[in-house]
Amino acid sequence: MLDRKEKIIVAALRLFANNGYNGVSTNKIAKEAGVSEGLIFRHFKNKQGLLDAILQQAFEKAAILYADIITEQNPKQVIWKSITLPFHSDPKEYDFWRLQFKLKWELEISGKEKMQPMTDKLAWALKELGYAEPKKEADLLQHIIESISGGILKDGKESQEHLKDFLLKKYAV
Amino acid sequence: MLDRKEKIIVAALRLFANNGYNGVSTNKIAKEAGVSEGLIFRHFKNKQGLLDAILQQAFEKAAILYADIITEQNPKQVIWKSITLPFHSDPKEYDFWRLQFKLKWELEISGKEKMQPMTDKLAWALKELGYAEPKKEADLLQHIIESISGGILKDGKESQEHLKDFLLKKYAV
DNA sequence: ATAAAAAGTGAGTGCTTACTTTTTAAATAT
DNA sequence: ATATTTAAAAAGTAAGCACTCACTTTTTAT
Repeated sequence: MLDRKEKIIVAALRLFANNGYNGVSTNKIAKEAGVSEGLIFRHFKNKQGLLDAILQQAFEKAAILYADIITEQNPKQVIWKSITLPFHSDPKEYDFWRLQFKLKWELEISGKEKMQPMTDKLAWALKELGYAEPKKEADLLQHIIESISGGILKDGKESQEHLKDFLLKKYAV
Repeated sequence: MLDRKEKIIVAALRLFANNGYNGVSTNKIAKEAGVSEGLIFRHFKNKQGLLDAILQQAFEKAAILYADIITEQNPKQVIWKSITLPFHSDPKEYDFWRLQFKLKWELEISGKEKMQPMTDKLAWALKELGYAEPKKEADLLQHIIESISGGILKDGKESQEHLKDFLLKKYAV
């Protein structure tokens, strides 16, 4: 059994990911967590503090996934892992991803700087593979991956599967 | 001078586009419009009805832009117009576009079906130009354009300009 | 000029919000 | 065993919410 603080985080994540930050009240979070509302404010400074704690966890999970790509030494593997990443992510962690997209637009939280190492690694890989403008190619590919990730969250993996294969062929990886 | 119904729509558009639907109260909208709060509910069934009216206008504006592409007969021009579209859009209409992105994630309003004619036209153009898998290519390009549009709204046209030129070269248009 | 309709106001409605304070229960220390 | 923290719940608060209502002003039609 989770301790109550963690129960609050899990409940809030689920609700925020599905209804957005402004679409969820602390009352609803408490009910979903099976906990009194006041307890939220004992464990977190305020509603925003609760969100911050969730985002902290999310960034840590993301960092683990990205690390696998950033440490990869084979350039083809870097491309392959980047393209297939959104398709391999565990549905249990969808809430984390969905929350990223939601907040990016609702509260203009981007987390873009956290992506810089990925962009750099992609550019490196594309340069190794002989692309003439690796930085622009990396930028473009990242746009594609981001948009595909959004598509997966909205309409499911299957809706984007054909693009995965298409991309892998296009980049010959 | 705008009539007051239009003033409400303009104010609500600005606020919704910047703070999201749930982030804006009818009280704030009334104040921004310089109008009594009650008037909102005389002209619109409820807050959601006000949003619907705004979205209606947005779809009409979008339809005009798309029509130019859909009626284009030169396949290269179709590609060129599609890629440059987000760069040519009037900053005065940014609120409309920003609102689309915001609502897509906040309220899961997609407007995807409205894009089908564009996708079809793109696929046609790419087929004409000899691409082996025009439908997938069209899908991919649309993903790119959508992601670039988002980038423009978040970080400005300049942040994406290099990708525009890069894409135009890539597709040789 | 007059009646009817439409547009507009602003105070009030009950309900929900984020957050606080008070009370009770459980764990730990002496 | 009992005092003392600590954790949680329960109850409370003031502000904010979407929306209504009784009423006044302006516009339109005759």
